[in-house]
Amino acid sequence: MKKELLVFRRHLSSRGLRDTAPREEILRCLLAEGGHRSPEEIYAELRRKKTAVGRATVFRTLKLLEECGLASKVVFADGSARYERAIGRAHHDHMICVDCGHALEFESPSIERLQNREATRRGFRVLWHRHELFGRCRGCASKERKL
Amino acid sequence: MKKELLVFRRHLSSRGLRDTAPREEILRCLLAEGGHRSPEEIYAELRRKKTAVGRATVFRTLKLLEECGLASKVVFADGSARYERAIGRAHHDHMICVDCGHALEFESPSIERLQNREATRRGFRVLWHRHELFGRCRGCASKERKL
DNA sequence: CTTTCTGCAAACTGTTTGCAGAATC
DNA sequence: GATTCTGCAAACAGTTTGCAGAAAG
Repeated sequence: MKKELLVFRRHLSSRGLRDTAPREEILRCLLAEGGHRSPEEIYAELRRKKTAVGRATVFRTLKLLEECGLASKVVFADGSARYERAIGRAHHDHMICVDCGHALEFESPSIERLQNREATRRGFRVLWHRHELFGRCRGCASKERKL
Repeated sequence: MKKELLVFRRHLSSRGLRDTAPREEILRCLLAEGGHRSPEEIYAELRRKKTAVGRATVFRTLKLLEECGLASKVVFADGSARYERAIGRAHHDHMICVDCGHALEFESPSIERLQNREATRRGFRVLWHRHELFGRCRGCASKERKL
């Protein structure tokens, strides 16, 4: 939290951008609970508190945070965008529950090795990737079974 | 092509839906060249020909085709939706070129095995998945190198 | 002839942009 | 004080919906 704030401030001042309250609020909101939240959720959450910011500022700030590597954007299968904190974290992919919407994270070096082999075979140079499993998490699967 | 038309007609009549010229045009357009096209591209393509259809009809028909398993929707990382023909094809994933936008297909049983193992370990039941690599295809990568 | 379909335009959602006033440096 | 930022509202792209007239069965 402290570290992220410093990174953010450094990024801003190094480009002649300004360190403002709305920007820091949005960063704080993204870091809290570490979930995957949509711009609209962040907007609503800040609106509920006294810290009301505009929707546009949320979008503009998320873009900024993405640029300096503090946040990363994840587009789910339905096309909805989510952001998650990104600093100091290894690359990971997601298992998304179609019932509760929760996203589990997973990471597999062997899968990445295989995927890169497939790419090389086709002369394709991978810049980044996304691997998402859709289904039911443990909790929702057992609820389902009881119906 | 013949086969798909029959599947489509059977699907329509079995549900009391009607077999119409716009619907068949859209199916024909999707099957041609087998690419990954957006609703807007299909709309524009049919509009250029004498077979002008409305945008809404394109969306409605693509949904129909998805329901009967003739088409499948692929949402790319930028959130744009594409449709591809789906009948008689094994599951596959995509490598998407960030320069030319072309999507190569790949398929890897070993990756799927590993991914299912990761899911099982977490009590997650996979319904479907999406695995996309973003980067440069052979052609665009070599152009890049010359700059 | 009844029911479903079509095309249009209007509505809607998520995101971006233009601008006058507010805040930072 | 000059420049950047904010919030709002308007603009925008992609998609959905309501409706009167057209077409299918």
